[in-house]
Amino acid sequence: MRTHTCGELNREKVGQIATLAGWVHRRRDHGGVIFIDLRDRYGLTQIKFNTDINKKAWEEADKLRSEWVIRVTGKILARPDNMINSKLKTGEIEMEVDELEILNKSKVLPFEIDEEKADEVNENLRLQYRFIDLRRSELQKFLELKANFFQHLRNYFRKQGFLEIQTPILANSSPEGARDFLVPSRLYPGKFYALPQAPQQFKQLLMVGGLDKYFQIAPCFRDEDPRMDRHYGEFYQLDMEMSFVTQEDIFAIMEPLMIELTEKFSNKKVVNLDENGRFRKISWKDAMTKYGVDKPDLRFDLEIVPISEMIADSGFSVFSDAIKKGGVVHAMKVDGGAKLSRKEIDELTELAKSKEAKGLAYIIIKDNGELQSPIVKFLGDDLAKKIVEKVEAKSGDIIFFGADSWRTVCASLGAVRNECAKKLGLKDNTKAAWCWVVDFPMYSYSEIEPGRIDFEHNPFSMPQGGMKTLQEKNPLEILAFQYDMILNGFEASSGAIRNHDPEIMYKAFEIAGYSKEQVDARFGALISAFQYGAPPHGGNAPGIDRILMVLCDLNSIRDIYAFPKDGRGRDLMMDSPGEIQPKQLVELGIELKK
RNA sequence: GCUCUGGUAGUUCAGCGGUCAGAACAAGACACUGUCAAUGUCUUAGUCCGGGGUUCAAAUCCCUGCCAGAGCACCA
Repeated sequence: MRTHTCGELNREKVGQIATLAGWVHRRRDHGGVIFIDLRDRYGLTQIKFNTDINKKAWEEADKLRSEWVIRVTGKILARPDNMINSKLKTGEIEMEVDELEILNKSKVLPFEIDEEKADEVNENLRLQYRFIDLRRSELQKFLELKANFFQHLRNYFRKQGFLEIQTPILANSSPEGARDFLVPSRLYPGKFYALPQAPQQFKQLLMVGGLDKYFQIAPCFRDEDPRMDRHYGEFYQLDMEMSFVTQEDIFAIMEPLMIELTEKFSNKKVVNLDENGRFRKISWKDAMTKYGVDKPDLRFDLEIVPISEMIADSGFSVFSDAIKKGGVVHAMKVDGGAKLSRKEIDELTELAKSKEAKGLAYIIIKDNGELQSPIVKFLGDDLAKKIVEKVEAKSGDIIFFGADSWRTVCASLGAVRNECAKKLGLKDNTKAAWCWVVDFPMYSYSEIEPGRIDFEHNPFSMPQGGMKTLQEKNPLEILAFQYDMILNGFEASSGAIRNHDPEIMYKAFEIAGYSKEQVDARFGALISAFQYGAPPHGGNAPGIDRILMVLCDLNSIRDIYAFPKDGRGRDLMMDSPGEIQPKQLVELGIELKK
């Protein structure tokens, strides 16, 4: 049907007869001569109709409108030297059309296909007509990049002996975690499948089955409200699991891949590796203290420093009271932060308060070295100076303080740190800072039921020290072999060395308040499997969509998908979720509440 | 469920108590033989999100509903 695409004709093809097919991108009608930019996935080619040369084709071309689909045959001509368009790959040539066939017409589009205006057009309108929006080269290029990205992942793991194995989509409801998507069973009325939130249990069962190196580009389903970095309903994880490994073995597999992906698929430079070229490893506790979050953005410094000891018996009751109540005082120096306006400091204070801090004390070091602060008069000059020395602040800096329980101080200063970096332009998009956060606590106090001990992260993780620790240590002090992979302040992946021992499993759940019977009921297959020779194993599951979004600096997670859901979980193009036939409900034994 | 912001032509927006609601782009017509976001002239295009209220007068102010975006709760 066509001999070439619209992106490949060049000076070398001059004189040849070619056939192209595509969409009328733009039309420039000069009366006796009409130029049309013909567009397909590969580019634009200028085609020309001249009334003197081919009257019939020119008359046909006069009718063409935007987005009509046509096929043209003609001779490739070199453009005159002064008519070369250096913006186009095909800008040195044009086609003199002999024959024009209109393959299909188009209505006037509901919005313009224009790269520069694309971000301005209402996203819902673009989603409703996604098939038109997909004609934009930016989206097409991105889908191509994603296809290459997936291929790279597959090649990498296959080369290292991993098997790509599909786990069920129709699975079981899992009682923990996010809301499930349920699928009613026709054969067993009243019973339901659930779409998997992650293939967690299946991949562990693969390990028990002896498939010691598994990976999958796994669809995961969670019924939780979307966020800017969280697509509604379905998303993809690069799920992987290995047997007979330590945490370090997993890191050694993942790190080179992430560095390759960064170099190959983004314009970012990998920064902040350690002296051996490996990702830095930061314990959860250090990350919380120094950066105020469990997913630190290491593109910039801004470290938070504990100063509880030096401040314990200061005259400033806000600080000393916090410590008396078992809390802490932390300080954060912000280089060049003295230029923050009064209004910006007020905004940061509000931000800190939103994380339950009672306020946000600060000291500004003015250009002449003088300290400007509402709290210096309470601290006394000597102590204030000691603090300035301790955090190594200099003229032009500002120091912020948090005084409260450890968790509150971490959360509030962490939010302030992040916002300061934004305001001071420290979030450099040409950098990719990867790291691991390790040694997550196994348990914490439940946020729903005060006083109750619950799993902090993942109940399937192996507690560090095994059974002995579970029996002897304060649960709140037990660490897990649990690690998150972080990229520029985003949680790129979560993983763990798993608990593969049924006895340790029962014990771990017992501490969180689950009886043996409850564990059997909820994780029956897994716990049963562990009694038949389960190998030690571990893995992780990077969120592919989120990594691509960060690597490619996309504004929205929706740009990753060919057919995304909107901000309310709907597909505006297909109009889903939709109504179903009453007959279907009858078959399923379901009656809708009126 | 909560907080903030918004809803005016096909699209993106301006107008923020006072004549018939405007611009740009898109669309249509005409002109034009070298443009490449062609150009020039003309034309078409509106339930100012719905409902209620205040006022001599409401797109504009107030109340209410609906819709959307961002954030939060949520996401083992």
